[in-house]
Amino acid sequence: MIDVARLAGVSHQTVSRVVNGSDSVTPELAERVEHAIRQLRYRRNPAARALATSRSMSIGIVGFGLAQYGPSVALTGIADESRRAGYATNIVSMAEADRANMSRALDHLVDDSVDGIIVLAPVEGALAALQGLEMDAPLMVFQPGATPAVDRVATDEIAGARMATAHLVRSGHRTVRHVSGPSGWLGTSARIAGWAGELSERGLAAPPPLEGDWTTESGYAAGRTLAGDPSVTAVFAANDQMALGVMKAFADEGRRVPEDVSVVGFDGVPESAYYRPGLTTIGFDFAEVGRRAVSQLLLRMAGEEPGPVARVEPTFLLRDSARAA
Amino acid sequence: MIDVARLAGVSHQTVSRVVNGSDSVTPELAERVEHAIRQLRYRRNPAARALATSRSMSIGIVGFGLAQYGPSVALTGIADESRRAGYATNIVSMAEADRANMSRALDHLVDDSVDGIIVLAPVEGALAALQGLEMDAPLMVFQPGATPAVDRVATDEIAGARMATAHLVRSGHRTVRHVSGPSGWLGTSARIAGWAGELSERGLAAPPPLEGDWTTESGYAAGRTLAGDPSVTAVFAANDQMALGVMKAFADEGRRVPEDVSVVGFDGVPESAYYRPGLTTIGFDFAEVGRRAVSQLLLRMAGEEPGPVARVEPTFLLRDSARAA
DNA sequence: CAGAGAGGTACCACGATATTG
DNA sequence: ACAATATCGTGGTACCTCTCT
Repeated sequence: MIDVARLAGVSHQTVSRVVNGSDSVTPELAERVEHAIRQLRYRRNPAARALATSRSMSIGIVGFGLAQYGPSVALTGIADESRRAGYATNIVSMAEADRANMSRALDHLVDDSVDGIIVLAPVEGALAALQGLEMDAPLMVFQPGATPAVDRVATDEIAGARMATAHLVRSGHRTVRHVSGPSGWLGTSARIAGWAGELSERGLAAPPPLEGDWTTESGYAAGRTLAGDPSVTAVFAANDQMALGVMKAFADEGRRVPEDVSVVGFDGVPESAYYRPGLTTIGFDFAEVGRRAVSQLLLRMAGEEPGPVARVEPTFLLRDSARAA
Repeated sequence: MIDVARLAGVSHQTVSRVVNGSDSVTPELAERVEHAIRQLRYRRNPAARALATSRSMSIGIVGFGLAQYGPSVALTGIADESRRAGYATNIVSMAEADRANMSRALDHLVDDSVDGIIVLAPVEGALAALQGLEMDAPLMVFQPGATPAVDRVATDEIAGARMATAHLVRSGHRTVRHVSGPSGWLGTSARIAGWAGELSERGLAAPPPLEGDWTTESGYAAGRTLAGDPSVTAVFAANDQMALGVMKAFADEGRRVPEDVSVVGFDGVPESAYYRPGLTTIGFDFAEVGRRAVSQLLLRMAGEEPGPVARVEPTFLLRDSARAA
């Protein structure tokens, strides 16, 4: 910067003003400075800037299960929106979302003095780990199924699970079995709540859910169990992969989907339209989740006090895997 | 740091030595300093450190299509390995992998003065964009199908495509049709090369491939076309999603997989085992790709001159979607 | 004298280097 | 020879001052 100042024949302070777009610089001078900048291929040093302003211009992300559909798509939303605002994104991904890992991950980010943090780890353990900690940087938490709040962004998964269940019940099924996600995940309880809530509102009993672990494999296992019960005619799986496994299991047991059994999934992964049969499911715009998290975080980092973040709402995706009882 | 020094009754320089693990400090003094650090909850300021050392301790990642299976898994490998080495990861994801976006992305990372860059954008445009640019920071490029080199990490996709093709030919199929990825992608040409190479080596002609765009939808479209040709008995799709679409199309046209037509996919996504039928495919350890990229990058950043990076080799995953002609 | 445009100086929190005990 | 200190440089921004309409 000092070289630029010398070349342009001004003080380094004026260069700083030009770089930061201050308006109190003569257009003529500014042009001279900019020319010098181009000539010297000058780039300002973010470390020095961070040191002087005590803001690193970076956002930290604590991730868990980033190879999964929802989180990975949300991540691109975060990266895009951050960059638009001139912020770098600093990712830490945890192998397990327990308290120890969470606090180590946050520590790492605080060590890197990020200006704000987004937690993309929708499990109860992560939430619990956050409870104790005092953070100086503002935090946004992705919390599926939660009620809107200033410091979290939520998908309305209860509404989504209700949609799925209602669709099946309205088609004449006496009840709906549920293949849930693993306990400890926020999405798991939200989807169970929506499913059970919808059933009870319609005066139907909710049979015990079968617990899976999000993998197609676990869906398959649950499907085998369900296929052994001839009274089962409708299944709501907590994600599309498990729904795929369920359908596979029914097929292997000789029960046709959707003729004998209806299946509805959750998430709306792009492939789901091409499963056999095409999977009726509940879609969410996860990239929007990421974008909202960032914009809210930026507002809070700026010291403003924005209202709660609107929930990202589900979309009903009608395909062929469910029909009338 | 100066407060710590005061509390411990030493100079800030001694504190710096303790923090950086220098050996020339009396254990007794070091203990006193560490106690002061704990007491004041001191954390060193990375910006100041970066300014003084002129190293930011961060690795930049230029990504494209990060929501896809391969890249998203590779990303977690990168994040893990970077953190183990104490480096932060700074992600920029491009919406399009053309020259303009690539150079803007790299610019952004250089602006952030990352110490090294990993390009996770396996398209020709990205490679071309890199050609011109002079980078001061070392660069690692993920380049599917490439021969080993110091500055790139490759999956041996030619070998993978050969495996797939050979399996089908050995099962008695007279030829193998290929549903390729979109042109411009490195994986596309590598897979075409492996497929065509294997066919020609066995004295078989390679019929023109059908071009898809990685989506299940495009696989479905290609599948409809292939299903209209009764001579088609074996299809090798360039990824699992398209293979899923192909199988769906055949089913819709009343041609059974694997009885009438054999299908082999590529990538080995976890769900593929649960497609109907289970998809025979070629698996790669993409997390390992990410880890190797980081370790090689670190070596080069340290000024060493390591040898070329070994290719990540494919695994044959035998399932039910292919059988004898 | 007010206000805009420009310059001067201190400071941010470290590590490198030379120097002292 | 070795441990510890003092000083300086890193590249910016904040704040105050100065000059000139």
